[in-house]
Amino acid sequence: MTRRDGDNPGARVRFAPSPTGRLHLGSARTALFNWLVARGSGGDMILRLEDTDRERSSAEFERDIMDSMLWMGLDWDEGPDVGGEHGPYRQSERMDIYSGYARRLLEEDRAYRCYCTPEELKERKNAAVGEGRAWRYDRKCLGLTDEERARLTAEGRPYAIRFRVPEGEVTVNDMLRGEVKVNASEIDDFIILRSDGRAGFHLAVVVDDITMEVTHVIRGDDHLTNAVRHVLIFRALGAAPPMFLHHSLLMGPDGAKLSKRHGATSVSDYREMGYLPQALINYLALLSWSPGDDREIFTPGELVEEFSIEGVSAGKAIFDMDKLNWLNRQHMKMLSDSELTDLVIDHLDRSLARDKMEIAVASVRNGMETLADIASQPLDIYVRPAGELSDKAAGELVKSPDIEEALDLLISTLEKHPSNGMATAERIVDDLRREAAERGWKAKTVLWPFRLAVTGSTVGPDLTYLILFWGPGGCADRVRATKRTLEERDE
RNA sequence: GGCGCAUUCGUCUAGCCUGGUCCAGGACGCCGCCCUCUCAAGGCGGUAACAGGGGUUCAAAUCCCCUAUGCGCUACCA
Repeated sequence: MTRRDGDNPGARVRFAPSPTGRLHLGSARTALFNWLVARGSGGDMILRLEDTDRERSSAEFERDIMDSMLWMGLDWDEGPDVGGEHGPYRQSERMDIYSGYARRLLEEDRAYRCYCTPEELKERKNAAVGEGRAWRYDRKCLGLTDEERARLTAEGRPYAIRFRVPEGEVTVNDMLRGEVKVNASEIDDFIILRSDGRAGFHLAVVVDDITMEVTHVIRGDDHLTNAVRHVLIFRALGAAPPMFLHHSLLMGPDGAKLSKRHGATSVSDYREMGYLPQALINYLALLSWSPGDDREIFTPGELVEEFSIEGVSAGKAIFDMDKLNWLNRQHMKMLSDSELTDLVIDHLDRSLARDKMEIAVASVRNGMETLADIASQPLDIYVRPAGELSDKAAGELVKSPDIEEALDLLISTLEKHPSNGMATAERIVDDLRREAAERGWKAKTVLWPFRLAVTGSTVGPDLTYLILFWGPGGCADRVRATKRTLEERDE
């Protein structure tokens, strides 16, 4: 197996969501890519909460993010709950670290105090835009003299700290997109420390990535331009930038960024809708990634084994529910009857014995695309009293050709097979076909009444499962009960 | 507006780096057929794409340039 940069042994990666909402599918995809690289390289996965926006962050969302990740099997080696040597792992708890770095940049003249108020800024910006000029911070406070600065400080005016963007070209080395070059003059002097002393996003990210010894930054394409600012800070701090990988964003069917108006967007939504975590992961991985051949179905373990950064494509990724559904079905097929039963047991009739439950589940499983589909399966037939018929079933029975003889044939054939099992069940159905043929009947003449008489319903699973569930004798009894019901109706 | 990224069937993609084996392969969806006691599932087949224009070359989906379109960034949000 060849190793490439992205698969360096010991890659330290981080997933850094801000807990301002439930774990979004797009974020989950980012987390997945990070996790695959960490696990595939024997490295470390770091979970870092970017909760500097105190108003929008909440503990509830933190919980949802971690629960969702764990549900998907995306675990981490360092994080707010498990700790680690590079903590704390909540940015809100790292504020003094950031201000220390900000002060250092200030002392080294790579940053400067800015006393402009948001109102003044807005005013100047509007003026510029009004004249059709592109607005970029005008560096008003960069030109302040020491006296002016002293006066402003004496007045008690709050100040923010801005990064002084140097001149020259900046290169972001991206594993997916190659060398992205941007002229620093395109970037304005952004704020690294707010006037209330809290770090801005850019400073916090870079300081964290340095101090947490992150080797690979894998995140969404929306950060590609931000990476230019980050490289600038890395340089100013004398640190080597990590490897970057900016993957495409997850879009909705209309090509716009996947959002609430497209319907369900959070991992927990999909969990509730009955999707299997391994199917979700498989699907998310397949969006943008291909093993290079025609394989599409992967277990989480296979994904870790097969995933490689060079198999990731740079283009857009549109979420397609149809394909997710198909994959979910494929992954459900890999489950045993017993495993599947465990997953849907809450929807099953408690009066059923475990072995009966498994037969019932086995009989309807191919009608399911998600676990939630269990609710719409015709399981009621298994708890319906013998001889009870739906109106539709009764109607079908009455108009069925040679019905009397057919029902008797059913009973006699069933009773020829005292033992139970799938092989017996299949044999019984074969016998019925043969008997029907010998009488010059279509198979339907006897098989259709079989279903109707045994289940009292026109819809239900394959006949073999009915035999398996009630046994040949039990089925014969139910046919008899139906005969009685029909006779009573005649009277 | 400026800057950046992207562009192969409706969707996800293989192929592109190392031009010819590609009148472009696979999958989902869709359509049809088969199977069939119901509903499905399954099997088989079909539909459908190199964004446009210029180059380079004997030869371009593959290399270069331009245009178009989409997305992103351009906050004391992250």
